[in-house]
Amino acid sequence: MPRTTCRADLYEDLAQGKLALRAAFRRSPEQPVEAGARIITPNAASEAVYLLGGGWAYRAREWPDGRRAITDIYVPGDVIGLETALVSRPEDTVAALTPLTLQAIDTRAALPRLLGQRTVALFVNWLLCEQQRRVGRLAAAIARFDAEGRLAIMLLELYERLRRRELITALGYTMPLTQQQIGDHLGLTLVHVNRVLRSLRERRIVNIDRHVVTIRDMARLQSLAGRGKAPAAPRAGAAAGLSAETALLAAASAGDGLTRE
Amino acid sequence: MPRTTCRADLYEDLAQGKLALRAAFRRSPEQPVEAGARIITPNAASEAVYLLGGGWAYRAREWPDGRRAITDIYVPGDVIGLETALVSRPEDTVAALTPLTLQAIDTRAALPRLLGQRTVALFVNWLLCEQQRRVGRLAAAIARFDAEGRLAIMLLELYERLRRRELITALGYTMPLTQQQIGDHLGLTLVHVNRVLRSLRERRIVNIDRHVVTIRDMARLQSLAGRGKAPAAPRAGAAAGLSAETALLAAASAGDGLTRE
DNA sequence: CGGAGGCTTGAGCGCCATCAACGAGTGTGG
DNA sequence: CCACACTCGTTGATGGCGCTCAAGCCTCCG
Repeated sequence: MPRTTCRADLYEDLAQGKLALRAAFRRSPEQPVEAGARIITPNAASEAVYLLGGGWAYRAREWPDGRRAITDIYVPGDVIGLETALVSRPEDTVAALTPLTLQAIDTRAALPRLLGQRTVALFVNWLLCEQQRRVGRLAAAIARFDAEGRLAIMLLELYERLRRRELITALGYTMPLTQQQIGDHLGLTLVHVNRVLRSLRERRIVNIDRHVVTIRDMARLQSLAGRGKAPAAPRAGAAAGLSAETALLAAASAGDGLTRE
Repeated sequence: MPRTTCRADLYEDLAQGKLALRAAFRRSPEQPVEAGARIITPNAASEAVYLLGGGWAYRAREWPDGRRAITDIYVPGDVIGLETALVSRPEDTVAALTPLTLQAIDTRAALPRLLGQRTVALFVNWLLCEQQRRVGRLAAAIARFDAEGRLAIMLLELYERLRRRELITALGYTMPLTQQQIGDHLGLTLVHVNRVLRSLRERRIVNIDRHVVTIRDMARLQSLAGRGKAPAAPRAGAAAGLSAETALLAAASAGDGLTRE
C-alpha cells in the first residue's frame, strides 16, 4: 500500500507549514468553476496556486492530432498549480472534471512571500514530491502492467487517497471520469476500458455503475494491482516515522471546512 | 521543443538560489560510485541529496516478479534525491548507470537549513518541478505513442538536456543504457527496442552503435516524436520570460567544474 | 422528441510480447 | 593461450492484448 511517511524529525515543521498554507488559502474567496472549464492552459503563465474544494480536476497533455494523456487527477483538498507556478509557459492543461470551487493564492505577490517561511517551503516541497510520486507510479503502471492491472492500480490509488482524506469510509466512492478519460489516463482506448470493466464486474471484483465504484473483492483487486498480499511492510514505529497524511490531518482537522493537506 | 522558461520576475532569485546550492555541494568531497551500485534503496531513508558529476544514473521501481520501470534518467549536473529527502521510506531505487562521482548535502542537518534561505527553497522547488515535468512527459509518451515514437521522444529529450548543459555540441552523444534498460524506461521489451532501433538505423534517422547515438535526420526524428515541425512557438522576449536553463547556466558557468544546475 | 454524449458489443487486425537460438565482446582462471 | 562464463546485442517464429472500425443502445436535456 503506497502509504508515504515523512521523516519524524520533520513532522512538526511540515504540520506548521501546512497550517500556514491553509490559512493563506482561506483568506481568498471560493470561486466556482463549471465542469469542463480550464483552470490552467498551456503556454500561458498561470496566475495563482489553487486549493481544490468539493470537486475533481485533472491535468492533461494534448496533441494537435487529438491524442490526450491525463497525467494526474485531483480530488478535493488537493493543491493545484504548484508545478506551474514558477514557469512562464506550462506544458499541461488543468481542467475541471466536475463543477468545483477554488481558493487561490496569487503566484506573483503572495506565493514568493509564503515560500519565504521555512515551514511553508518545506510543506510545498512535500506536496511536490507527493505529486511526483503519483506521476511516477502512473508511468510505471502504464509501462509494466496490462489494462486490468492499470485499472486495478488506478481504482485502488483513488480509493486510498479519498480514504486518507476521510472523504469516504466504506468500500465505494464516486469517480466522475468517463471511460474515455479513464482511457486517456491509463493509455488505453475507451473500448478496451469498457471491456475490462465488464470483466471485472462479471468476476465480482469491482463494480462501476454510473461513476459509482464499488470494491467487491479487495484482496483480488490488490493482487491484480501487483500487490501480492505484501504484508504492508512493518510500519515504522512512532519514533522512526509518522504517517504523514494521517498525522497532518489530525493536526489540521480543527473541525473547519478547509482541512486536508 | 520542451524548453521550459521561468517567470522573468523570479530569475534573479532562482539564479541566486542555484549559486547557494552549488556552493553547498562544493563543500563536500567527491565520492566515487561504481557502475551498478545503488545510491538510494527503497524503504531506507536516504541520508543525503546528491549532485551528480561525470556519470549517469537512473531511478527505477522494481517488482518482486522481476518487472522493472525506469522512471527517470540522471545526467551529469543533475541533483538526485530531492524527492526522497523528506520521506522516511522511498518507493524507488536510484542506481548508477556508469561509474560516477557524487557530492552530498546531508539531509538532516544541512538541507533544512539551506531550505531556510528563500532563494534556495525556490530553486529546489524549480528542480522538483523540472523533474515532475520529465516524469509527466514520460508517462504521456508511454501512454500515447508507439515504440518508435517513444524512442524518438527519449532520444530527443536526452539530446536536448545534454545540449542545454553544454555537454555536447554536435548531433551525437553517448547514452550508456543497455537495450534492456531502454525497454524498462519506455515500457518495451529489449527485443522490440532492438527491432525499432534497427528500423531507425536502416531509414537513416538515428544511428546507435555501442551506446553512441548519432542523429542523422533531425526533422524526421522530431516528426516521429510528435512535434509536427511545430515552429517552436514564438520565443518569449527577454521581457516576458527567460530561458531558464541557459540563463541560469550563463550565470553559473564561472568556468568551474560544478556548474549546470 | 430529436440530438448529443456516453456506454456497449462485435469483427478483424496489427503492434508488440514471448520463446528460442545464436553471435560478439569481455573478463577470468587454469 | 585457450576454455569458459557472462553480458549484451541480434534475428526468426508465433501468438495475444489491445487498437480500429462499425453499429446500436441508453440517458439526459433542450
